[in-house]
Amino acid sequence: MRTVDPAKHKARRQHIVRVAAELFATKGFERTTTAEICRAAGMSSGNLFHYFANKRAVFLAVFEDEDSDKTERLAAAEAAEDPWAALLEVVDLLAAPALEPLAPHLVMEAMVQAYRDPEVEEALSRDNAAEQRTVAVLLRRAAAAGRIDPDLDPDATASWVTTLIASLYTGAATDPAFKAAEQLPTLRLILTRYLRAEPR
Amino acid sequence: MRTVDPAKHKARRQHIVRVAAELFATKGFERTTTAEICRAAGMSSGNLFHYFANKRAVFLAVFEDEDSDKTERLAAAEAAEDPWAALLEVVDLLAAPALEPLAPHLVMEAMVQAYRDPEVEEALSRDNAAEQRTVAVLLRRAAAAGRIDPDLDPDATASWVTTLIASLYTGAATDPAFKAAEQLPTLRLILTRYLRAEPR
DNA sequence: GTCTATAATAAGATAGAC
DNA sequence: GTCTATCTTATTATAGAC
Repeated sequence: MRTVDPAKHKARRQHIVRVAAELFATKGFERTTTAEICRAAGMSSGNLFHYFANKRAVFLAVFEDEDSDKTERLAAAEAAEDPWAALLEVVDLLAAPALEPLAPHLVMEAMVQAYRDPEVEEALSRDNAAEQRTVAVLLRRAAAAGRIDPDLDPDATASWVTTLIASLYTGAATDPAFKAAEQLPTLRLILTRYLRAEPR
Repeated sequence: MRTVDPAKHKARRQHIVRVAAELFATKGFERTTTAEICRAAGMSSGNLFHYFANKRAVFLAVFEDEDSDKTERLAAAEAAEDPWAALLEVVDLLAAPALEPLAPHLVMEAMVQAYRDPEVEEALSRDNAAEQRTVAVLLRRAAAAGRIDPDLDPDATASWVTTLIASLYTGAATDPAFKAAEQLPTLRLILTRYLRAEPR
C-alpha cells in the first residue's frame, strides 16, 4: 500500500527529531555529532542521511515540526472579550514550554544559532513576530479599555513582554536552582506591576 | 632584563584574548577555529599554544582577564547611605557592558557554554553569586527603610533582578532592532515598578 | 529503507628547528 | 618566542550492496 509508507516515514523522522532534540539541548548543536544521533535513534549513518539532507536540517526540524495549536490560540486571544485577561493567558501560553525539561536549553541553543545561521534566524523571527503582534494588539486594546498604563508604547512594550517571558527560559537554562514552574507567578507579578502601574 | 619579559608576555596574551573575543562573539566557541585565532592575532599555531594550553583556555581568559573595578564598586554600593539609589547604581553598573558591541553575544555564548563546561560554569556562577549577594543586601536595606515592597523575598527577588538585567543582554544579542542603550530606561522602569509597588 | 565501509576534509595540538 | 611541518583524531557525508 502507498498510504502506509508516508506515515511510517514521518514517524521515523519524528523519532530522529525527538532523540536529536535531547542531544541538541544537552550538548548543543556543534558538539552533537551525527554519529551520536544515529546511535540514539538506533540507526546507521547512511540511513539518517536518507531522512535528512544534513545535520542542520535535523536541527531545523526540531523547531519546525512542533506543530502545536499555538497559532490558533494566539488568534483566539486577540479576539477575546477581556484584553487584560487574554494577555495573561497569552503569557501563560508562551511561558508553558519553559516548564518542560528540554525547552529552555533548546530555546537558548536556537537563539545563539539564530544570529549565525540565516535559516534558523528566519524560523525564529517569524515565530517571534507573530507573538509580538498578538501582544501588541492586546496591549492596545487594554490601554483603550483603561486597563493598563496608556503611556506605554504598545510595540516597544510588546517586545519587552516577550523578552521578559524569555527570561523564564534563560533563567531555567542557566540557573539549576531556578524552577520555571515556581517562578511563573513572579513573572506574572512583574508584568502586572509594569503594565498596570499608574502613569506618572 | 627580567622585568620586560613578563610584561611583553602579558601584552601578547591580552592581544590574543582580544581578537579571540571578537571571533567567539560572532561565530561562537565551537565554530571559531584555532587557525582563525592565529590568523587574526597574526601568529602561528605553534605560538598560540605557547600562550594557551588549549582553545578552552583562550575562551576562559576572555572572561577572567577582564579585571575591572566591578568588585570594588559592588562593595561600595552595599555600604552606600541610600540603598535605593545604590540599587539603581548597581543596575547601571551591571547593565553597562550590554551597551558595548561584543558583550551581549559573548555573554550568551558564555551562558550556553556554562552548562556544558564545569570550568566556565564555575567562573560565571562565582561572578553571578557576588552580584546577587550585593543586590540582596540592598533589597533588605531598602525594605527596612520602607523604600520597596517589604513582601518581596530578598534572595528570590535578587535573582530576578539579575535575570531582568540579563534580558538587556539577550535582547541585544537576539534582536537587531533592540538597542540596549535605548532600552535601559525601560529596564529601570520595570524594576522600579516591580520593586516599589505597594504590597497587596 | 537500511546497512557497511569509506571517502574527504577539517580541526586541535605537538615536535623540533631557529 | 616564534616558526614550519605534521601527527592524530574526529566528523560529515556518500557510495553502493542488500
